[in-house]
Amino acid sequence: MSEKITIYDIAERLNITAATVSRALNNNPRISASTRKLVMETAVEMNYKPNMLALALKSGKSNNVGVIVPYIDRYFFSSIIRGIEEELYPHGYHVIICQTFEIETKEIETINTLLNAQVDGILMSISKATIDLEHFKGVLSKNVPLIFFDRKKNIEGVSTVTIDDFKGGYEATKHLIEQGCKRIAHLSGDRSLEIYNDRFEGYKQALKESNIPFDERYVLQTKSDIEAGKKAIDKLLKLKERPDAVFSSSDYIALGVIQQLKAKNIKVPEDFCVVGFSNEPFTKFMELSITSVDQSTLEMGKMAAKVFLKQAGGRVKTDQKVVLAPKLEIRKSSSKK
Amino acid sequence: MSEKITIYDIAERLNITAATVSRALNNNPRISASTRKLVMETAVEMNYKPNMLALALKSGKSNNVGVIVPYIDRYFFSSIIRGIEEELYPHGYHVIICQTFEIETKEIETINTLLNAQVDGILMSISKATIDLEHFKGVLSKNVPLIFFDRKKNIEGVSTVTIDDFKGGYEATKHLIEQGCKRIAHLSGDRSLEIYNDRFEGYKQALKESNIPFDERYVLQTKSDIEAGKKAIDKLLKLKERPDAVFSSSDYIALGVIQQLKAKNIKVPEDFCVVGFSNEPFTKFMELSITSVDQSTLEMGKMAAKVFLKQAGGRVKTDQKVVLAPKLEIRKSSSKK
DNA sequence: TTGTAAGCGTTATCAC
DNA sequence: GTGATAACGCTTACAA
Repeated sequence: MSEKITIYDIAERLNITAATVSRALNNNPRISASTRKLVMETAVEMNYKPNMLALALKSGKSNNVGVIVPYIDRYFFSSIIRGIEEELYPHGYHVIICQTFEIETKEIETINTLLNAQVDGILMSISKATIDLEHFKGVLSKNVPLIFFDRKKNIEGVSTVTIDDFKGGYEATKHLIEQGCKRIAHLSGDRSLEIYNDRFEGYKQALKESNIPFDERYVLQTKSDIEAGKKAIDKLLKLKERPDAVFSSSDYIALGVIQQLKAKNIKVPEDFCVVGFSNEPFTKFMELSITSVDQSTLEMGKMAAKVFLKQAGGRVKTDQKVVLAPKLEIRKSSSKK
Repeated sequence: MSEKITIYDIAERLNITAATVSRALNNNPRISASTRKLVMETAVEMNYKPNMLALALKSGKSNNVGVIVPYIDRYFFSSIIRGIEEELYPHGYHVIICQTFEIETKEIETINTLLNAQVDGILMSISKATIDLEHFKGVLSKNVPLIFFDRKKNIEGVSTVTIDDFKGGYEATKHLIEQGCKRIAHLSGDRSLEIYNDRFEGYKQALKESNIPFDERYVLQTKSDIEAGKKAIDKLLKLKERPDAVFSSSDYIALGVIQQLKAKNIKVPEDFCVVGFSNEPFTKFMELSITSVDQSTLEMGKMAAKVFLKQAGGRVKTDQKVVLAPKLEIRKSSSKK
């Protein structure tokens, strides 16, 4: 039932004013050592805790940052958030999480309520459905640091922390070529998202360097789930010149592909190699573990947080573009020898 | 660069006072329709957004709730958080997430900073390491609703949302008995946590009902990861009377068990059945899919949020204890026929 | 070194 | 129906 005690309560007890208490508590230089000591002790004794809301109103800083992701229960996102939280907590920031469910209107609305709540920054991965970019301008015009992680759109003033998706696609494809695969298909999400397009470009580059002709029929854009993977591989297998490998921009697609291949008695990796993307936990648990491109999500989260801290600290005025290196985790689904 | 505009700006523009603007905006009955209309329109035109921090300071309500979990990147927790967020967002609450990493001091500290931040409630799963319960009293004494999900300690005034762990353990074990298993081992986490103890009690009850003698050598307490599972099964296999099944209180332990059994050429499920707990996503993706007890995490999160809303709305004064039903998902690792 | 008073953006309690 | 004014808890010129 403990009543909230304020600096006024301390002041009253000591027969001084709240201002003095405030100064003592904040280590203001011009205050006598004796009163400071007295105030400090009394504060502890009375179990004083500063009201952060009052502080926030006064300073305009809420010490909260908003983190927006499509779904929080996807490992990819939750591990990034873990990184953000780990990095920001020691600096006194709290992390507010919001989900867009890949809906643009939800994204816009969420950004607005976060802005109303006076967050000190917004770290987010934009929704797949987002086309209009006006709402981001709104954030910038309020001088609230805006940082995109993973899914990026090029907007002046917005910092980004991404992995080198081109390189990820390139290395995955090159690996398949090295395994002796000749007709490598590529399954990607909607390529209007930069990440998917970059992986696609990396894929093409790898083919080109090895003088393997690019064949459009081997490239499909689909949803990023198991069912979509199954459907896609069905389609590919109907081609007269069947592919002998798939580089997928999603681990779920890769899993669907593998399950379907198994159902059709096509041996992985002997007759068909598969590489996914994201290094979701399940890829390494599978009996037939799945080769995948790791996106170092924890680090991505920490880096996004660091970028925010720099901007919030005013140490940097311009936006920053951080690109992390992807790491190919080679596992059974693509290891022939 | 847009300056923040307040009700004073609107008032000035319309030559009325801020109080009137406030009333108009809040649909206060005693205000003329005309001024209300005027104020509303001007607010939109000037793009007025209320400052939630000011509101929060005034009302003492931050419209934030704190959610504390050991790790946010475990699917079990992230999906609960998803449920909480989905339920609370429409009610205007934001979700602040914090991690304890299973460290008691971190838990205490986190609760305190959350309390300082004036959260309107705390929803949490307590750390495994937590022994002392004093910090929870602190929350209650401030009249901040406190809700435990999954991991519970019995504290007066604290609401809990859990699944019926006893029933989960009971059904898992009964299922194994029905599969013809005779010597069922049980691997659990530290049973000083109620959830683990309840599952253990359910296990014993199922054995008892089927007149299978309880054998202490078949019960081990371990960490909840793959390596621990491997070690545990190694130990069990050294017994003269080897078990022919394992009910594990963790999917990761179950996975370790299965991997090790495979390494030793013991066939699952033909010669050895395995059941896990939590229904982690990977359990159904495996080629040898794992039978597991689903804890309906999304629902658990939503329910925790609902309990909070009831308490926050003052509709309920006493604590609530909600128990959800577990659901056994039978898969290959335990399906003999 | 300390006290006084204004202000952060609202809402609520009086008056008129 | 609308206007003053105080209050939420804190910081910070400006005085003293």
